[in-house]
Amino acid sequence: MTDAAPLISEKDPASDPRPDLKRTSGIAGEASLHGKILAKLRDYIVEGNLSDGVRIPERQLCEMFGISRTPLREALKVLASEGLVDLLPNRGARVRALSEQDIHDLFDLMAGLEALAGRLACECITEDEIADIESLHHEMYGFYLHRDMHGYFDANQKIHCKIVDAARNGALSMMYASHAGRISRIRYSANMARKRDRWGEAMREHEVILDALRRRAGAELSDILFLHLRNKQAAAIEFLGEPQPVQS
Amino acid sequence: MTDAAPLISEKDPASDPRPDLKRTSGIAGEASLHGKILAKLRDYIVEGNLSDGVRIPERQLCEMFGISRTPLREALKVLASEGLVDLLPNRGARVRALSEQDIHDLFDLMAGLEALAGRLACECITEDEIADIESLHHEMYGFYLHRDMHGYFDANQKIHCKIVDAARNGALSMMYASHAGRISRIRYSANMARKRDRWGEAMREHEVILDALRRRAGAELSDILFLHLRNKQAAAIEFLGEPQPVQS
DNA sequence: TCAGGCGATATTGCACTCAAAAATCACGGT
DNA sequence: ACCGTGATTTTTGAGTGCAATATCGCCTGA
Repeated sequence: MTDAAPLISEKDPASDPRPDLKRTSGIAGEASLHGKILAKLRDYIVEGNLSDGVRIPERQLCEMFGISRTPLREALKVLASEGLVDLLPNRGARVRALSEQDIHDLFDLMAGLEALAGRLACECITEDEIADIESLHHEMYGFYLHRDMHGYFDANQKIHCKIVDAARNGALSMMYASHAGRISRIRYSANMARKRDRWGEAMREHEVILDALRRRAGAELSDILFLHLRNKQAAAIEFLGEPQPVQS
Repeated sequence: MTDAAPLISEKDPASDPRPDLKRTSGIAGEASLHGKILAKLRDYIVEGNLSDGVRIPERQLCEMFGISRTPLREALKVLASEGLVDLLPNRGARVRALSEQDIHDLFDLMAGLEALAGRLACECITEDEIADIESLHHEMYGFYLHRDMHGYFDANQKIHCKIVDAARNGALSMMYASHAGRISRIRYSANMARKRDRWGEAMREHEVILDALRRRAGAELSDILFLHLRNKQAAAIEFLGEPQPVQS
């Protein structure tokens, strides 16, 4: 077992000295210890370093992060409220195992959020923002042609994020971000589904999305985005059903 | 420690003002102390017992609930992640003041969630569930005719909850519940807007909603529900703009 | 008189500690 | 040999204490 715990980076010099009464996106976790732990632990779980359903002794996590149990427990409570871990009374925390149903639900929810984002974005998006998205779209098309999966995925994510940003809705952005992290791993694999033509389909869908966005056709864009995510969902679930190399 | 702390009522079977919104699973807060505090504090804030932006000393809350700071702080962290309070580093917790923009955003988000619920519900709702909703609809119409605001609001909430339930999406239900609590106070006032005909409008919209639901017209229902909530939003914001009795 | 620095006080953040519950293990009975 | 019961150990839940930081009032000087 590791004795020292230099996992905590000590100080952020740019840690927002006086964030007046500004909306600090909910929890003010950027500076305090429990906030850093929260972020670390969330990443740790999202990245899949802890197997599903396995019990996580607090002591072990404490040593791992080099802190005492108090801030860790606070972070765990938050993660539980976010749905990343299950907290059983007197029986500790386990990373929540995502059933196929859960994944299905989460994708549907993301589809709904993106549909909403599209609808709202149409109401207030600027020409510049559209131009931004168009440029990302072409970039993504380039990655598609070169079969650069990573670049494609990255550009794709950026486009969807831009649409959410364009909706100018803080509550939506926050919720979208929190759930995007949760399923990003799975979402990535959607494009790797055995049926390779899914990639081409996605590109075509993006063309339609862009078109609807240009025309500010809110309801229409909403529908398209929903179906786009639904197709991603189908591909992801299909991929998860396939036998894949087990990790570690 | 304090000898008597009767502020915590151990078990109130009938103290749940929102019976159908109770599916806040994820955190196992029903049994442990911090869970009870979390629920109590959330209700306390949602009910508006603490003025916006006012600093809440932990000590005071501890005495109020008769507990020590540790579980209280855990509850505060969760509430912060839910967006009900702001947690400023070393400067304590304040109940988050909802700006008009925030309210606007939250209503839009709820509109998106309900739109999603409608769309999903159309895919899998049973005849029985539709019959349920129809019966609630008629009940609500009765309240409308008798100008029974409270009954109307209650039936209205139940209908929307039933639609969300019919979507059979746990993640959606959870998120809907958590945000419904946050804006329920404001949502209630939407029907009290000076323009009294809003009530009649809402009834007519509900007719259309029911019709689309019967036909399982997902995309259509999605649109209608979105606009329905948008109208509620407009009424609520309008009402909030009117002079109202200042709280305490 | 007002601005700015300084100290006292209060409050927060985190670690530590203790009690209670669960999990594990051992032992004895059938 | 297997299962049930009880003791031990481990782990969680919660209270308390201490250091660090912010808040507030006071004092000094221009």
